[in-house]
Amino acid sequence: MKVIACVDLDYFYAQCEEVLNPSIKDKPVIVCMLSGRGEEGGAVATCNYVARKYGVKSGMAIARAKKLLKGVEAYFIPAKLELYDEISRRVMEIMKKYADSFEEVSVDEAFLDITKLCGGDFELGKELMKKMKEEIFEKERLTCSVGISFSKVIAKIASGLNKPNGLVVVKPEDLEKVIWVLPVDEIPGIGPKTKEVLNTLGIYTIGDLAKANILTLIRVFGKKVATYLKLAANGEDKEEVKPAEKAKQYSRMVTLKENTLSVKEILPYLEMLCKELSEDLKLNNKLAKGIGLAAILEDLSVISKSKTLDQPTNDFNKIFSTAKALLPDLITRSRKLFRRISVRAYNLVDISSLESLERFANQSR
DNA sequence: TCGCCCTCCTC
DNA sequence: CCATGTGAGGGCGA
Repeated sequence: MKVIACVDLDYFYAQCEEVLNPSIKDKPVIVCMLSGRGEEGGAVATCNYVARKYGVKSGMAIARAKKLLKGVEAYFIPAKLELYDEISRRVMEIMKKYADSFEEVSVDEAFLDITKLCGGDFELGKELMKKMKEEIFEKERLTCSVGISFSKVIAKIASGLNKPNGLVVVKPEDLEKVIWVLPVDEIPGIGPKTKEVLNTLGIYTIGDLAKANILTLIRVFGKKVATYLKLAANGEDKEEVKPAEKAKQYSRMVTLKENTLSVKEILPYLEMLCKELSEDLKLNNKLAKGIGLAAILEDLSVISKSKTLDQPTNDFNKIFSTAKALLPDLITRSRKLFRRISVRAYNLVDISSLESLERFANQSR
């Protein structure tokens, strides 16, 4: 049986800020993504547990967080994404030493297959992860929450059971007692919509889901999702811990200074996004065969339009002219003003593989 | 297969 | 009366 750990750095951005300035630790710390709309336009990226006591949450409008913290000494800090990336990179290097195989999921989360390192013994696995937590804290002053179990999905759920600074082991014999009692939306991939549908089927806990009729699930969710749900609830996902695959798309998004439907006002934003996207592609040695444009409207609904190109490209002018050509149709279709706009590059191909193809073509001539 | 929409994922 | 930014993946109609 495998032994897999899921490691989640606690309230990551905000904890980085605490490390940077330990004197703020006992006060609410809120890391903000600013939109440029006025002083407080934007959302909460994450916040420390002191702020959470006041009801502040990820995704919340900054203005609302400020209301909740009125009269309280609190620290609202604009996100320093490059700094968090750098800290994350260093922590990941430490974690790798404690794993047979390693999978970085995001800036603050990773899976570790530790089966061989602990000889398949959950208790030894726990000791190993305890050591790793200590080293991360010694070197970076950061805490994390770790879940250990026999599959990725259960390790992930376990990591959330004792936050922050937790270390939870779920052995196979603990599955029913510890996991099946939890609500279904503790399973990654089950959000508000899926939970609502499951509830109408009388399925409330992960245990309910584990025992649910697979044919009913297939009828409601389709085969792919139904199979995942059923396996996940039983902790039987066969997912390997392996290096993350390369991105399949890149996108850039911006909030407009003011809601508008005017091409003239939108174009400068579009140009900037296409410029950034072109840079992203070049940095990663990629060409895109597809370019997409999406508008987020006043009511936060989304409309989009995309186009497949004849030739894959990373050229700014080509990307910009394609995006520009998609814009009028979006504007015509929209009955509401645009609030945000995004450009996406997809159907990516490696430049290196393309070059070897060209060499091959040239040689054969 | 393409294009569009929906759902979810965190921070 | 306010709601960021990035990316994955599925369903579905044409």
